[in-house]
Amino acid sequence: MDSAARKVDTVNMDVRTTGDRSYHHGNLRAALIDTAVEQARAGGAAEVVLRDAARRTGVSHNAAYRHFADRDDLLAAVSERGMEELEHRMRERVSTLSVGGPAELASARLRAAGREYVHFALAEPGLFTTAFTCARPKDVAPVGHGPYGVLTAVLDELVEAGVLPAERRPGADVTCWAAVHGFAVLCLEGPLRDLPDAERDAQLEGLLDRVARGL
Amino acid sequence: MDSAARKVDTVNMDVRTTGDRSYHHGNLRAALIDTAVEQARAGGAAEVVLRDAARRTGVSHNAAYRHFADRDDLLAAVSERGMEELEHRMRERVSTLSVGGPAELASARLRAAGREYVHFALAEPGLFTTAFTCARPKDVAPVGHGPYGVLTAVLDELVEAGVLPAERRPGADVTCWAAVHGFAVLCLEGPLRDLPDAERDAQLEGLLDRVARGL
DNA sequence: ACCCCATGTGGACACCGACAACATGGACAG
DNA sequence: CTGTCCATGTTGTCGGTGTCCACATGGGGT
Repeated sequence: MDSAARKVDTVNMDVRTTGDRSYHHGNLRAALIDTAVEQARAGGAAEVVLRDAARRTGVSHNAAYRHFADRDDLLAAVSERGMEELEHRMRERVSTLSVGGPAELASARLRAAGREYVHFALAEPGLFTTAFTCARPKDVAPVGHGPYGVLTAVLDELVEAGVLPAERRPGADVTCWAAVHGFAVLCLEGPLRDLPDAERDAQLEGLLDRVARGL
Repeated sequence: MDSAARKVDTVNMDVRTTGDRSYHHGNLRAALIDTAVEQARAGGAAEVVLRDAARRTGVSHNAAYRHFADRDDLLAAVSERGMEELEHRMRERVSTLSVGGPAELASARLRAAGREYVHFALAEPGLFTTAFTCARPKDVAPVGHGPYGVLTAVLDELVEAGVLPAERRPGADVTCWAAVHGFAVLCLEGPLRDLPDAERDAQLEGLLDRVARGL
């Protein structure tokens, strides 16, 4: 499968835009993941259907089995994509911040990271839940990468800026992540499901306050 | 369906223990929920299969459709059971606490409630995830009932005991629940999945510390 | 120029959720 | 006591899905 992934880079990418030119698609794996991501966006992991994904990609069922061992394997690829997108949005949000001194900046960044985490979950519920529910056991939390990486970086920054005492640093990441992730999940499928937007935002700000205060 | 639920109480309950006596089961709805809960315990919502549940209950497929509109309807019933069990365990844990004054007691109760929440999730991962993923939109968070009810009661107690300023009370429940729920979810399917037990417990205590401090 | 193997195809099987038509027998009216 | 009615359970069926199998194709390396 590494060879397949590498081939994706070597083969010209316009195969799909020019129409399925021939027997061999040339870029099937990526195309299937695209389709599956779209399915996940539309309705979560349950909506990701192998046969339908193949159909929409213009290829016969079973073609997918040359690129994925399982349906679960495809789901795992979707999960990876979702994680990447979440990480990307968080990095973007955090990096486009420019206020006063390093202390205020670090604090603002922590809040911004948390806010963006929740906003992504609310904006892309299907992709978000799929990302966490269907991750492969192996590539879960390769420390420093993914959303977790963004969080640890911001927290380290907070220590460097002198806002967070170094002895309080261990474990802070888990608390922050848990609070924000829990809030997102409760908003998506829990009792905070149909809270009006304004109220939800207010609750989120309150949560961010308390978490920062408790660090 | 109310009539069916009421009949469960009127009909003698030993039908299942004496063996399926005849054409009419007499207690099918409850029996099917039992079986489905067992399936959910074993492997989460994905493991809950209508036909198999009917089979194991000693009844033909389709019999379930007299008691549940859908597979989703059955899952909702399982969710309800899971919530009840979670609430029960939390209440039990919280009530069997007896330390010093009202302030210490209330604080200890908050921690105990959170700890038990996570322990339930870890002990019954399938039931826990099913309970939250498959809840009916309607009976989600009937304020005062369910796990949420236990939490609000404990927080109110904290205010009465003078530990938590009244002006900080609003929103405290959301933060507490989010933190604990998020931690549970991250332990089940997230990056904290295969953390050794001791480390996990330590992280949980740290989280409880920070949450209490931030309230 | 040739062959080989990665990639895609068509067919088959078991299983599932859902619907429809039919069977059974307990409860209740007369 | 008897006859009927309807809630409950049964068999049959349909479309859809995941997965395995044997086979077809053709581009890249010898």
